[in-house]
Amino acid sequence: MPELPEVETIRRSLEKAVQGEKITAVALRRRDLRIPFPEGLAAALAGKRVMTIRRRAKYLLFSLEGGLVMLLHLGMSGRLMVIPHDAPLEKHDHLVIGFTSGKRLVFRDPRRFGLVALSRESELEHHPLLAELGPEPFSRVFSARYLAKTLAGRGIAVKQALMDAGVVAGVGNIYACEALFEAGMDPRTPAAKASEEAVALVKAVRKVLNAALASGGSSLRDFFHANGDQGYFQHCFHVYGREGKPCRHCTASIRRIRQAGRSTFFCPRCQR
DNA sequence: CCTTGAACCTGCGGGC
DNA sequence: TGCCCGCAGGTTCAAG
Repeated sequence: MPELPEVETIRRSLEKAVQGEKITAVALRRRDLRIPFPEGLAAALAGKRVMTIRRRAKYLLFSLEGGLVMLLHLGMSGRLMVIPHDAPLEKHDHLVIGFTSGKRLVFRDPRRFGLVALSRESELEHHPLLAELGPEPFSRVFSARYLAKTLAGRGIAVKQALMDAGVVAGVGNIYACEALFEAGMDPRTPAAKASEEAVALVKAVRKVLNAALASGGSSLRDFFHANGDQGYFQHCFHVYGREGKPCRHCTASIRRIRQAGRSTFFCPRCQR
């Protein structure tokens, strides 16, 4: 899955493609994702117009006519594509939403870690999937003061803290690694210690996310823009996926370690 | 409370 | 060519 920059890029693309479109047909081709599609999803969507498409953390929020919101998460391998009505579907195209214009929005997710949920607009902020999320990284709430307070007294590594959606929303494995490189901080640093560098961490998180947004969401193997084109070009990562390669800054060999079951990449010389 | 690890899935690339 | 292994963008839940 995409992290925040990729989801935001998809959101912008979808906004152009389907905002204001009216839904005519909904096909659930397979509903047993890890979290199954909600009962009555097709009926809830049919006939409604898509009013706005927002993002919270890595969730896309489709506001529909009548005060209903569809929450969609892409999981690890999810993709959204807008295709013509006669374009062929593939094996893992689980949800297909047809519009009066003839466009179809397709949710494809081989690993089925993605999910769709429904909420009343009025209850959205209390929806269980959203209620416990931390602040958006570009919001004023995500301040150095907030981060210092949140990290203080915690024993986990700073890398895991940055990936904790309750600490800050939208930062996943790639951008946690990249932000720590940007901040010059060893990913194994205890969160409590890292809280002393909260100013630098906030700046670093925002900088790497901004850079990825500017390049149109980055560059994962199966990330596509919503129009179905292969929408990425090689976003220049400093450490992620570069084990054994020279650090772009100091030429030391990039290391890979495992933290909480996830790969962490870092420069042993630049990050202390 | 906090932290860790397993679980949920499929597909792909590398090594043999 | 084919098989087996490890690995992949995330989140949740149980257990320590």
